[in-house]
Amino acid sequence: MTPPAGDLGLRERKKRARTDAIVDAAQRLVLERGLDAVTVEEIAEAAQISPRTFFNYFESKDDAVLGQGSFELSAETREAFAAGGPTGRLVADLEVLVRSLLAAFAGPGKHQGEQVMEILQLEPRLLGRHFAWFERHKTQVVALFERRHEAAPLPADPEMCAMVVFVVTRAAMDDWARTGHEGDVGDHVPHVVGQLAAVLTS
Amino acid sequence: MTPPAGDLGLRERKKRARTDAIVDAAQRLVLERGLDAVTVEEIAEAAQISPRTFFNYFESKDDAVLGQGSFELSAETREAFAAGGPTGRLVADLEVLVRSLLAAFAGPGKHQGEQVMEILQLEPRLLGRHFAWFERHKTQVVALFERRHEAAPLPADPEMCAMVVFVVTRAAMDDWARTGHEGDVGDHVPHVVGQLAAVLTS
DNA sequence: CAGGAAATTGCACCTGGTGCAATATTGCAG
DNA sequence: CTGCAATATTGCACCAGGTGCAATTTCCTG
Repeated sequence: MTPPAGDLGLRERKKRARTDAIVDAAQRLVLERGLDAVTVEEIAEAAQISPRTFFNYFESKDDAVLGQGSFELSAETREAFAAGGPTGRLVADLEVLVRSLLAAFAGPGKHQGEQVMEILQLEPRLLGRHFAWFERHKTQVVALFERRHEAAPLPADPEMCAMVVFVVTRAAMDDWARTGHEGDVGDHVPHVVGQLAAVLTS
Repeated sequence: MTPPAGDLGLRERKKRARTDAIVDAAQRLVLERGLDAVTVEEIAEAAQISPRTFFNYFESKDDAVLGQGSFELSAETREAFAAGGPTGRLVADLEVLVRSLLAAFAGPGKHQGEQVMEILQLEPRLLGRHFAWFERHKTQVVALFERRHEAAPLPADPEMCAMVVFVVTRAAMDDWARTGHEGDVGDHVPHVVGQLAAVLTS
Protein backbone atom coordinates (compact mmCIF):
# COMPACT_ATOMS: atom_id res chain seq x y z
CA MET A 1 0.00 0.00 0.00
CA THR A 2 1.29 3.42 -0.90
CA PRO A 3 -1.24 5.92 0.41
CA PRO A 4 0.53 8.94 -0.98
CA ALA A 5 0.43 11.90 1.35
CA GLY A 6 0.92 14.77 -1.08
CA ASP A 7 -0.22 12.84 -4.11
CA LEU A 8 -3.89 12.37 -4.81
CA GLY A 9 -4.09 9.41 -7.14
CA LEU A 10 -4.57 9.37 -10.85
CA ARG A 11 -8.29 9.91 -10.63
CA GLU A 12 -8.05 13.09 -8.62
CA ARG A 13 -5.24 14.47 -10.73
CA LYS A 14 -7.13 13.87 -13.93
CA LYS A 15 -10.16 15.56 -12.52
CA ARG A 16 -8.21 18.66 -11.68
CA ALA A 17 -6.50 18.68 -15.03
CA ARG A 18 -9.82 18.45 -16.81
CA THR A 19 -11.33 21.20 -14.70
CA ASP A 20 -8.42 23.45 -15.51
CA ALA A 21 -8.59 22.57 -19.17
CA ILE A 22 -12.27 23.47 -19.27
CA VAL A 23 -11.79 26.80 -17.54
CA ASP A 24 -8.83 27.65 -19.71
CA ALA A 25 -10.65 26.81 -22.89
CA ALA A 26 -13.78 28.66 -21.81
CA GLN A 27 -11.96 31.82 -20.86
CA ARG A 28 -9.75 31.84 -23.90
CA LEU A 29 -12.63 31.36 -26.30
CA VAL A 30 -14.84 33.90 -24.58
CA LEU A 31 -12.09 36.51 -24.60
CA GLU A 32 -11.55 35.82 -28.29
CA ARG A 33 -15.15 35.86 -29.46
CA GLY A 34 -17.46 36.96 -26.70
CA LEU A 35 -19.74 34.95 -24.48
CA ASP A 36 -22.63 34.43 -26.87
CA ALA A 37 -20.45 33.43 -29.76
CA VAL A 38 -19.04 30.47 -27.87
CA THR A 39 -21.03 27.29 -27.42
CA VAL A 40 -20.61 24.65 -24.79
CA GLU A 41 -19.88 22.25 -27.59
CA GLU A 42 -16.88 24.30 -28.65
CA ILE A 43 -15.56 24.60 -25.13
CA ALA A 44 -15.93 20.87 -24.67
CA GLU A 45 -14.12 20.19 -27.90
CA ALA A 46 -11.28 22.52 -26.96
CA ALA A 47 -11.01 20.79 -23.59
CA GLN A 48 -11.14 17.40 -25.32
CA ILE A 49 -14.20 16.09 -23.58
CA SER A 50 -17.74 15.39 -24.68
CA PRO A 51 -20.36 18.09 -24.23
CA ARG A 52 -22.16 15.87 -21.80
CA THR A 53 -19.08 15.55 -19.62
CA PHE A 54 -18.80 19.31 -19.51
CA PHE A 55 -21.92 19.36 -17.39
CA ASN A 56 -20.44 16.82 -15.02
CA TYR A 57 -17.89 19.45 -14.13
CA PHE A 58 -19.85 22.68 -14.22
CA GLU A 59 -23.51 23.43 -13.78
CA SER A 60 -23.53 26.01 -16.50
CA LYS A 61 -21.46 27.63 -19.18
CA ASP A 62 -21.22 30.77 -17.09
CA ASP A 63 -19.81 28.92 -14.12
CA ALA A 64 -17.10 27.44 -16.29
CA VAL A 65 -16.16 30.81 -17.71
CA LEU A 66 -15.81 32.26 -14.24
CA GLY A 67 -14.06 29.15 -12.98
CA GLN A 68 -16.39 29.20 -10.01
CA GLY A 69 -15.52 26.76 -7.30
CA SER A 70 -12.04 27.88 -6.26
CA PHE A 71 -13.78 30.52 -4.38
CA GLU A 72 -13.66 30.27 -0.63
CA LEU A 73 -12.09 32.02 2.28
CA SER A 74 -9.32 30.16 4.03
CA ALA A 75 -10.02 28.75 7.46
CA GLU A 76 -7.49 31.07 9.07
CA THR A 77 -9.07 34.15 7.55
CA ARG A 78 -12.47 33.07 8.74
CA GLU A 79 -11.38 32.12 12.23
CA ALA A 80 -9.43 35.30 12.72
CA PHE A 81 -12.37 37.38 11.63
CA ALA A 82 -14.87 35.50 13.74
CA ALA A 83 -12.65 35.93 16.77
CA GLY A 84 -12.75 39.69 16.39
CA GLY A 85 -9.50 40.10 14.51
CA PRO A 86 -7.22 40.70 12.91
CA THR A 87 -7.14 44.36 13.98
CA GLY A 88 -10.20 44.59 16.17
CA ARG A 89 -11.63 47.51 14.23
CA LEU A 90 -14.63 46.28 12.27
CA VAL A 91 -14.15 48.36 9.17
CA ALA A 92 -10.46 47.49 8.93
CA ASP A 93 -11.21 43.82 9.38
CA LEU A 94 -13.88 44.07 6.74
CA GLU A 95 -11.31 45.38 4.36
CA VAL A 96 -9.11 42.40 5.04
CA LEU A 97 -12.05 40.11 4.45
CA VAL A 98 -12.92 41.72 1.14
CA ARG A 99 -9.34 41.58 0.00
CA SER A 100 -9.26 37.86 0.69
CA LEU A 101 -12.50 37.49 -1.20
CA LEU A 102 -11.15 39.37 -4.18
CA ALA A 103 -7.99 37.32 -4.14
CA ALA A 104 -10.00 34.11 -3.98
CA PHE A 105 -12.17 35.31 -6.81
CA ALA A 106 -9.17 36.19 -8.86
CA GLY A 107 -7.81 32.70 -8.43
CA PRO A 108 -4.35 31.46 -7.56
CA GLY A 109 -2.34 32.96 -10.39
CA LYS A 110 -2.18 36.69 -10.95
CA HIS A 111 -2.79 36.20 -14.61
CA GLN A 112 -5.93 34.18 -14.09
CA GLY A 113 -7.33 36.87 -11.85
CA GLU A 114 -6.96 39.64 -14.36
CA GLN A 115 -8.51 37.46 -16.99
CA VAL A 116 -11.63 36.92 -14.91
CA MET A 117 -11.91 40.63 -14.26
CA GLU A 118 -11.48 41.37 -17.92
CA ILE A 119 -14.22 38.94 -18.81
CA LEU A 120 -16.52 40.39 -16.19
CA GLN A 121 -16.05 43.78 -17.71
CA LEU A 122 -16.61 42.52 -21.21
CA GLU A 123 -19.70 40.54 -20.32
CA PRO A 124 -21.77 42.33 -17.72
CA ARG A 125 -24.28 39.50 -17.81
CA LEU A 126 -21.84 37.48 -15.79
CA LEU A 127 -22.01 40.00 -13.00
CA GLY A 128 -25.47 38.62 -12.44
CA ARG A 129 -23.76 35.34 -11.71
CA HIS A 130 -21.54 37.10 -9.25
CA PHE A 131 -24.63 38.26 -7.49
CA ALA A 132 -26.07 34.78 -7.58
CA TRP A 133 -22.85 33.49 -6.08
CA PHE A 134 -23.21 35.95 -3.28
CA GLU A 135 -26.79 34.85 -2.67
CA ARG A 136 -25.64 31.27 -2.41
CA HIS A 137 -22.87 32.05 0.07
CA LYS A 138 -24.73 34.74 1.91
CA THR A 139 -25.70 32.48 4.79
CA GLN A 140 -22.05 31.61 5.35
CA VAL A 141 -21.04 35.25 5.45
CA VAL A 142 -23.91 36.03 7.77
CA ALA A 143 -22.87 33.17 10.01
CA LEU A 144 -19.37 34.57 10.12
CA PHE A 145 -20.68 37.89 11.37
CA GLU A 146 -22.89 36.18 13.90
CA ARG A 147 -19.87 34.43 15.36
CA ARG A 148 -17.91 37.64 15.47
CA HIS A 149 -20.78 39.34 17.20
CA GLU A 150 -20.15 37.21 20.27
CA ALA A 151 -16.50 38.20 20.39
CA ALA A 152 -17.07 41.84 19.56
CA PRO A 153 -20.57 43.30 19.22
CA LEU A 154 -21.52 44.55 15.78
CA PRO A 155 -23.06 47.95 15.09
CA ALA A 156 -25.63 46.41 12.74
CA ASP A 157 -27.49 43.22 11.82
CA PRO A 158 -25.30 40.48 10.41
CA GLU A 159 -27.32 40.63 7.22
CA MET A 160 -26.47 44.29 6.76
CA CYS A 161 -22.81 43.55 7.35
CA ALA A 162 -22.97 40.91 4.66
CA MET A 163 -24.48 43.42 2.27
CA VAL A 164 -21.59 45.72 2.99
CA VAL A 165 -19.14 42.98 2.18
CA PHE A 166 -20.86 42.45 -1.10
CA VAL A 167 -21.10 46.06 -2.12
CA VAL A 168 -17.51 46.81 -1.18
CA THR A 169 -16.33 43.84 -3.20
CA ARG A 170 -18.31 44.93 -6.18
CA ALA A 171 -17.37 48.58 -5.85
CA ALA A 172 -13.70 47.73 -5.60
CA MET A 173 -13.87 45.77 -8.82
CA ASP A 174 -15.66 48.69 -10.43
CA ASP A 175 -13.16 51.22 -9.20
CA TRP A 176 -10.27 49.11 -10.30
CA ALA A 177 -11.76 48.77 -13.77
CA ARG A 178 -12.60 52.46 -13.97
CA THR A 179 -9.05 53.51 -13.20
CA GLY A 180 -7.71 51.30 -15.93
CA HIS A 181 -6.73 48.24 -13.87
CA GLU A 182 -4.33 50.22 -11.78
CA GLY A 183 -2.33 48.01 -9.45
CA ASP A 184 -4.03 45.28 -7.47
CA VAL A 185 -7.81 45.11 -7.12
CA GLY A 186 -7.49 44.85 -3.37
CA ASP A 187 -5.69 48.15 -3.16
CA HIS A 188 -8.88 49.91 -4.14
CA VAL A 189 -10.77 48.66 -1.12
CA PRO A 190 -9.86 51.44 1.32
CA HIS A 191 -10.78 54.10 -1.19
CA VAL A 192 -14.23 52.71 -1.93
CA VAL A 193 -14.94 52.15 1.75
CA GLY A 194 -14.19 55.80 2.33
CA GLN A 195 -16.36 56.91 -0.54
CA LEU A 196 -19.31 54.76 0.40
CA ALA A 197 -19.10 55.98 3.98
CA ALA A 198 -18.94 59.56 2.78
CA VAL A 199 -22.12 59.16 0.77
CA LEU A 200 -24.01 57.43 3.54
CA THR A 201 -23.11 60.02 6.15
CA SER A 202 -23.42 63.08 3.97
CA MET B 1 -59.22 63.58 -37.19
CA THR B 2 -59.82 62.86 -33.54
CA PRO B 3 -56.41 62.80 -31.93
CA PRO B 4 -57.75 61.84 -28.54
CA ALA B 5 -55.96 63.64 -25.75
CA GLY B 6 -56.49 61.27 -22.87
CA ASP B 7 -57.36 58.29 -24.99
CA LEU B 8 -54.68 56.31 -26.74
CA GLY B 9 -56.45 54.47 -29.51
CA LEU B 10 -57.43 50.87 -29.63
CA ARG B 11 -53.97 49.71 -30.53
CA GLU B 12 -52.32 51.25 -27.51
CA ARG B 13 -55.04 50.11 -25.18
CA LYS B 14 -54.83 46.55 -26.39
CA LYS B 15 -51.10 46.59 -25.97
CA ARG B 16 -51.40 47.66 -22.38
CA ALA B 17 -54.12 45.15 -21.69
CA ARG B 18 -52.01 42.37 -23.13
CA THR B 19 -48.98 43.38 -21.15
CA ASP B 20 -51.02 43.34 -17.99
CA ALA B 21 -52.55 40.02 -18.87
CA ILE B 22 -49.14 38.50 -19.42
CA VAL B 23 -47.74 39.78 -16.15
CA ASP B 24 -50.83 38.71 -14.25
CA ALA B 25 -50.76 35.25 -15.72
CA ALA B 26 -47.04 34.87 -15.17
CA GLN B 27 -47.15 35.95 -11.55
CA ARG B 28 -50.21 33.91 -10.71
CA LEU B 29 -48.81 30.75 -12.24
CA VAL B 30 -45.39 31.20 -10.67
CA LEU B 31 -46.87 31.78 -7.25
CA GLU B 32 -48.95 28.66 -7.68
CA ARG B 33 -46.32 26.29 -8.99
CA GLY B 34 -42.90 27.88 -8.81
CA LEU B 35 -40.78 29.41 -11.53
CA ASP B 36 -39.39 26.26 -13.07
CA ALA B 37 -42.71 24.50 -13.22
CA VAL B 38 -44.21 27.17 -15.45
CA THR B 39 -43.42 27.36 -19.15
CA VAL B 40 -43.70 30.31 -21.45
CA GLU B 41 -46.21 28.33 -23.41
CA GLU B 42 -48.48 28.10 -20.40
CA ILE B 43 -48.17 31.78 -19.61
CA ALA B 44 -48.96 32.61 -23.21
CA GLU B 45 -51.96 30.37 -23.19
CA ALA B 46 -53.25 31.90 -19.97
CA ALA B 47 -52.79 35.35 -21.48
CA GLN B 48 -54.48 34.22 -24.67
CA ILE B 49 -51.63 34.93 -27.01
CA SER B 50 -49.26 32.78 -28.99
CA PRO B 51 -45.91 31.85 -27.45
CA ARG B 52 -44.19 33.82 -30.17
CA THR B 53 -46.09 36.97 -29.30
CA PHE B 54 -45.03 36.59 -25.70
CA PHE B 55 -41.52 37.45 -26.81
CA ASN B 56 -42.75 40.55 -28.60
CA TYR B 57 -43.71 41.87 -25.19
CA PHE B 58 -40.94 40.60 -22.94
CA GLU B 59 -37.39 39.60 -23.60
CA SER B 60 -37.52 36.70 -21.21
CA LYS B 61 -39.78 34.72 -18.95
CA ASP B 62 -38.11 36.28 -15.94
CA ASP B 63 -38.83 39.79 -17.14
CA ALA B 64 -42.49 38.97 -17.52
CA VAL B 65 -42.69 37.50 -14.04
CA LEU B 66 -41.15 40.63 -12.56
CA GLY B 67 -43.24 42.85 -14.80
CA GLN B 68 -40.09 44.69 -15.72
CA GLY B 69 -40.67 47.70 -17.87
CA SER B 70 -43.01 49.73 -15.69
CA PHE B 71 -39.91 50.46 -13.87
CA GLU B 72 -38.68 53.97 -14.20
CA LEU B 73 -38.37 57.05 -12.10
CA SER B 74 -40.80 59.81 -12.95
CA ALA B 75 -39.45 62.90 -14.66
CA GLU B 76 -40.24 65.07 -11.64
CA THR B 77 -38.36 62.81 -9.28
CA ARG B 78 -35.38 62.80 -11.56
CA GLU B 79 -35.38 66.53 -12.18
CA ALA B 80 -35.78 67.36 -8.54
CA PHE B 81 -32.92 65.12 -7.60
CA ALA B 82 -30.65 66.39 -10.35
CA ALA B 83 -31.32 69.96 -9.26
CA GLY B 84 -30.05 69.20 -5.78
CA GLY B 85 -33.40 68.55 -4.14
CA PRO B 86 -35.73 67.79 -2.72
CA THR B 87 -34.16 68.46 0.67
CA GLY B 88 -30.63 69.42 -0.28
CA ARG B 89 -29.06 66.84 2.00
CA LEU B 90 -27.62 64.07 -0.12
CA VAL B 91 -28.42 61.16 2.10
CA ALA B 92 -32.00 62.30 2.63
CA ASP B 93 -32.50 62.82 -1.08
CA LEU B 94 -31.04 59.41 -1.70
CA GLU B 95 -33.66 57.96 0.54
CA VAL B 96 -36.37 59.66 -1.47
CA LEU B 97 -34.84 58.29 -4.65
CA VAL B 98 -34.72 54.76 -3.33
CA ARG B 99 -38.28 54.96 -2.12
CA SER B 100 -39.40 56.00 -5.59
CA LEU B 101 -37.43 53.15 -7.02
CA LEU B 102 -39.00 50.66 -4.67
CA ALA B 103 -42.44 52.03 -5.43
CA ALA B 104 -41.79 51.79 -9.15
CA PHE B 105 -40.53 48.29 -8.71
CA ALA B 106 -43.58 47.36 -6.73
CA GLY B 107 -45.82 48.66 -9.48
CA PRO B 108 -48.88 50.84 -9.35
CA GLY B 109 -51.13 48.78 -7.14
CA LYS B 110 -50.15 47.93 -3.60
CA HIS B 111 -51.17 44.37 -4.15
CA GLN B 112 -48.96 43.96 -7.19
CA GLY B 113 -46.00 45.22 -5.23
CA GLU B 114 -46.30 42.68 -2.47
CA GLN B 115 -46.71 39.97 -5.05
CA VAL B 116 -43.43 40.87 -6.71
CA MET B 117 -41.66 40.88 -3.37
CA GLU B 118 -43.18 37.54 -2.50
CA ILE B 119 -41.98 36.07 -5.76
CA LEU B 120 -38.52 37.50 -5.27
CA GLN B 121 -38.33 35.82 -1.93
CA LEU B 122 -39.61 32.55 -3.28
CA GLU B 123 -37.30 32.53 -6.27
CA PRO B 124 -33.91 33.99 -5.37
CA ARG B 125 -32.76 33.37 -8.91
CA LEU B 126 -34.77 36.37 -9.94
CA LEU B 127 -32.69 38.58 -7.70
CA GLY B 128 -30.00 38.03 -10.25
CA ARG B 129 -32.32 39.69 -12.73
CA HIS B 130 -32.71 42.55 -10.37
CA PHE B 131 -29.00 42.97 -10.44
CA ALA B 132 -28.99 42.74 -14.20
CA TRP B 133 -31.64 45.39 -14.32
CA PHE B 134 -29.46 47.62 -12.25
CA GLU B 135 -26.52 47.04 -14.55
CA ARG B 136 -28.61 48.03 -17.50
CA HIS B 137 -29.85 51.23 -15.89
CA LYS B 138 -26.65 52.04 -14.10
CA THR B 139 -25.54 54.57 -16.66
CA GLN B 140 -28.79 56.47 -16.20
CA VAL B 141 -28.39 56.56 -12.46
CA VAL B 142 -24.79 57.62 -12.84
CA ALA B 143 -25.88 60.36 -15.22
CA LEU B 144 -28.37 61.55 -12.67
CA PHE B 145 -25.64 61.93 -10.10
CA GLU B 146 -23.40 63.68 -12.58
CA ARG B 147 -26.09 66.25 -13.19
CA ARG B 148 -26.63 66.74 -9.50
CA HIS B 149 -22.94 67.19 -9.01
CA GLU B 150 -23.12 70.48 -10.88
CA ALA B 151 -25.88 71.77 -8.66
CA ALA B 152 -24.42 70.44 -5.44
CA PRO B 153 -21.00 68.77 -5.30
CA LEU B 154 -21.01 65.11 -4.36
CA PRO B 155 -18.73 63.62 -1.72
CA ALA B 156 -17.89 60.67 -3.99
CA ASP B 157 -17.72 59.47 -7.58
CA PRO B 158 -21.08 59.18 -9.31
CA GLU B 159 -20.45 55.49 -9.76
CA MET B 160 -20.07 55.01 -6.03
CA CYS B 161 -23.26 56.91 -5.43
CA ALA B 162 -25.03 54.61 -7.83
CA MET B 163 -23.71 51.60 -5.95
CA VAL B 164 -25.16 53.05 -2.79
CA VAL B 165 -28.53 53.43 -4.43
CA PHE B 166 -28.42 49.83 -5.41
CA VAL B 167 -27.30 48.44 -2.09
CA VAL B 168 -29.80 50.48 -0.14
CA THR B 169 -32.61 49.32 -2.40
CA ARG B 170 -31.59 45.74 -2.00
CA ALA B 171 -30.99 46.02 1.72
CA ALA B 172 -34.38 47.61 2.27
CA MET B 173 -36.09 44.74 0.49
CA ASP B 174 -34.11 42.33 2.61
CA ASP B 175 -34.92 44.09 5.83
CA TRP B 176 -38.57 44.29 4.96
CA ALA B 177 -38.65 40.57 4.22
CA ARG B 178 -36.70 39.72 7.35
CA THR B 179 -39.11 41.57 9.61
CA GLY B 180 -42.04 39.70 8.14
CA HIS B 181 -43.22 42.27 5.58
CA GLU B 182 -43.83 44.87 8.21
CA GLY B 183 -45.51 47.95 6.79
CA ASP B 184 -44.27 49.47 3.56
CA VAL B 185 -40.94 48.52 2.01
CA GLY B 186 -39.94 52.14 1.74
CA ASP B 187 -40.26 52.63 5.47
CA HIS B 188 -37.24 50.42 5.97
CA VAL B 189 -34.96 52.70 4.00
CA PRO B 190 -33.91 55.02 6.83
CA HIS B 191 -33.07 52.11 9.06
CA VAL B 192 -30.85 50.36 6.56
CA VAL B 193 -29.10 53.60 5.65
CA GLY B 194 -28.26 54.05 9.30
CA GLN B 195 -27.03 50.50 9.66
CA LEU B 196 -24.89 50.58 6.56
CA ALA B 197 -23.37 53.86 7.64
CA ALA B 198 -22.69 52.43 11.07
CA VAL B 199 -20.79 49.50 9.64
CA LEU B 200 -18.76 51.60 7.23
CA THR B 201 -17.70 54.09 9.87
CA SER B 202 -17.14 51.64 12.70
C1' DC C 1 -63.63 51.52 -48.22
C1' DA C 2 -58.85 51.05 -49.85
C1' DG C 3 -54.21 50.81 -48.77
C1' DG C 4 -50.30 51.01 -45.73
C1' DA C 5 -48.31 50.49 -41.11
C1' DA C 6 -47.98 47.71 -37.20
C1' DA C 7 -48.92 43.65 -34.65
C1' DT C 8 -49.77 38.53 -34.37
C1' DT C 9 -48.66 34.18 -35.56
C1' DG C 10 -46.57 29.75 -37.34
C1' DC C 11 -42.46 27.54 -38.43
C1' DA C 12 -37.89 26.13 -38.51
C1' DC C 13 -34.02 26.38 -35.94
C1' DC C 14 -30.25 26.93 -32.33
C1' DT C 15 -28.38 26.52 -27.64
C1' DG C 16 -28.28 25.39 -22.78
C1' DG C 17 -29.24 21.86 -19.84
C1' DT C 18 -30.97 17.07 -17.80
C1' DG C 19 -32.05 12.05 -17.21
C1' DC C 20 -30.87 7.62 -18.36
C1' DA C 21 -28.55 3.69 -19.63
C1' DA C 22 -24.35 1.73 -21.83
C1' DT C 23 -19.56 1.75 -21.83
C1' DA C 24 -14.87 2.64 -20.42
C1' DT C 25 -11.45 3.74 -16.69
C1' DT C 26 -9.49 3.42 -12.29
C1' DG C 27 -8.66 1.47 -7.72
C1' DC C 28 -8.07 -2.37 -5.01
C1' DA C 29 -8.13 -7.04 -2.83
C1' DG C 30 -6.60 -11.52 -3.44
C1' DC D 1 -1.58 -10.16 -12.66
C1' DT D 2 -6.48 -10.64 -12.49
C1' DG D 3 -11.10 -9.95 -11.66
C1' DC D 4 -14.56 -7.08 -9.50
C1' DA D 5 -16.61 -2.93 -7.70
C1' DA D 6 -16.70 2.03 -7.87
C1' DT D 7 -16.57 5.91 -10.55
C1' DA D 8 -16.35 8.66 -14.85
C1' DT D 9 -17.31 9.35 -19.66
C1' DT D 10 -20.22 9.31 -23.29
C1' DG D 11 -24.24 9.01 -26.58
C1' DC D 12 -28.96 9.68 -27.08
C1' DA D 13 -33.36 11.39 -26.60
C1' DC D 14 -35.60 15.09 -24.91
C1' DC D 15 -37.33 19.68 -22.96
C1' DA D 16 -37.52 24.74 -22.53
C1' DG D 17 -36.04 29.37 -23.62
C1' DG D 18 -35.30 32.30 -27.26
C1' DT D 19 -34.71 34.31 -32.33
C1' DG D 20 -35.25 35.24 -37.37
C1' DC D 21 -38.24 35.25 -41.10
C1' DA D 22 -42.12 35.45 -43.84
C1' DA D 23 -47.18 35.16 -44.09
C1' DT D 24 -51.28 36.84 -42.30
C1' DT D 25 -54.31 39.58 -39.59
C1' DT D 26 -55.63 43.89 -37.25
C1' DC D 27 -55.80 48.64 -36.85
C1' DC D 28 -55.49 53.34 -38.48
C1' DT D 29 -56.02 57.03 -41.79
C1' DG D 30 -57.21 59.48 -45.76
